[in-house]
Amino acid sequence: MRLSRYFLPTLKETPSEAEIVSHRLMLRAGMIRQSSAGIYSWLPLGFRVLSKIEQIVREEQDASGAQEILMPTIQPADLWRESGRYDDYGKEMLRIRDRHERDMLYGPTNEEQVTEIFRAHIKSYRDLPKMLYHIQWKFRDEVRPRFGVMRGREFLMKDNYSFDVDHAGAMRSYNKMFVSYLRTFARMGLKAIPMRAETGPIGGDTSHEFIILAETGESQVFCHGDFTDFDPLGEAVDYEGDLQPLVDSWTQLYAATDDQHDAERFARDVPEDKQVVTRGIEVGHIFYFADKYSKPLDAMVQTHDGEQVPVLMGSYGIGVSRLVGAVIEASHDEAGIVWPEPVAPFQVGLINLRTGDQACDAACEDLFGKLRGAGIEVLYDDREERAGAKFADMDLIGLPWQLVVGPRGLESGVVELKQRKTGERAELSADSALARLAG
RNA sequence: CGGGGCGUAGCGCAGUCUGGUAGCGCACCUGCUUUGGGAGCAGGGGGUCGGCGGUUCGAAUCCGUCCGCCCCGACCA
Repeated sequence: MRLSRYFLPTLKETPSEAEIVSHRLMLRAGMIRQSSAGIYSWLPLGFRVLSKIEQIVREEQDASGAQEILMPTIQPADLWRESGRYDDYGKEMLRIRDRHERDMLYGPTNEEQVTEIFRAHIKSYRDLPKMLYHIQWKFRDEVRPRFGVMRGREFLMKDNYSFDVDHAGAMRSYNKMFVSYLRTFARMGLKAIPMRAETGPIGGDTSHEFIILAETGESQVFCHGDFTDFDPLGEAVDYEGDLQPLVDSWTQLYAATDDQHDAERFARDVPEDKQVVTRGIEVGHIFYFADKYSKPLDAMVQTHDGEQVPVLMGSYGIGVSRLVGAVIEASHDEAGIVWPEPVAPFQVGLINLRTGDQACDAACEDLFGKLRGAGIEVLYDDREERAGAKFADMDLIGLPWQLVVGPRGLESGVVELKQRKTGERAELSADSALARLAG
């Protein structure tokens, strides 16, 4: 992509409404545009990141054996009357009436909808287990939306629903998601720690929140320092095998958000030099709630013994749009965003320091073509801007690599390769720069 | 939902108290000079001053009302 043609409205000044760093940087980097409180348009750069994150989530869901579907954003109220949540959910649920005066709602979540799909088609334990997920926009009419996409009213969420005939099977499904989440967040360059959690309006008795450690996070968290050494991507996972030991290894050490925090236990169970007190962002939440929805919605399956039992369910959410903000909270510096490679909107920013100079233009065009030919996503800054402005913009949008081409270097046959994260620079020939980036 | 604040150009703001032809910086357009970390000069474009109503010869400014947005707290992927 040529920057001269790209829609990238970066800002030098910070819009006054933005309080936290990810919100400021997303606005300054031209990633989003606010439509109304808690509702945003995603501009090209932001949309690329959102799509990358969505794709990682999708791949890890698929790997765990879940199947992707797509349910509507608008749901009939009657379904929610069946579960009893139409009245319970309160003002957070956006209620709509269609032209026939039928009560509808913009879905804040999809337990009812997916249970209705399940009950219509699945009647036997032989068809279980099943995990169905979708990645769809949700709307929750929060009292106070804030922090940009970190707590919007409209947000993109991955929600998965598991269906099992017995408790042991349901725990296997729960564990699959538990492990899948660890891998999902790790692939984005995030250290997410599972913490025991309250179940809230979803209900149920088994639940974990996945919390990213970030200085600028929303809530205070307490955990054992050894979590930082854990590597969820260290070995391949067999989702059909026994995941319990792996789950146990992640749940034995102390980890709690402030509302679940037990200061005495923390002091007793965690050695002082291992006590980590920092802030965190909730990016995922998994629940096991058994027959809370299947019972009222009459989603029954027949067991091996011919008995009719309500199917046992869990639900598993990842805040996809929130993750964009969360990654920035976890990875930025004074100059701007520092994207982890897997979620970066482009891998390389190619900077032409002297657009209009024949040698620079030719060298850049050559590199641009070769990089794209090698399948590398590259944003080529071919604008008629001064070097300083180009450096500043490139640092702001945080692409992992900057390939800098200027007249001075070309004279001695070199270009400069800079790593955004470390600031490390290397002068090398165009060919070895290419080799380095393609490798 | 309680408390506070703010709506003036794409962004950041002044002007409001004390009514009198709507301003500044950045961004944008044109030209020239510049060119390795957000250039300089000259010229230029862009505003129903959040909406509606009122007071007044005259309202961004005073009064009323509605709307929107942000921040702090209680709640949430």
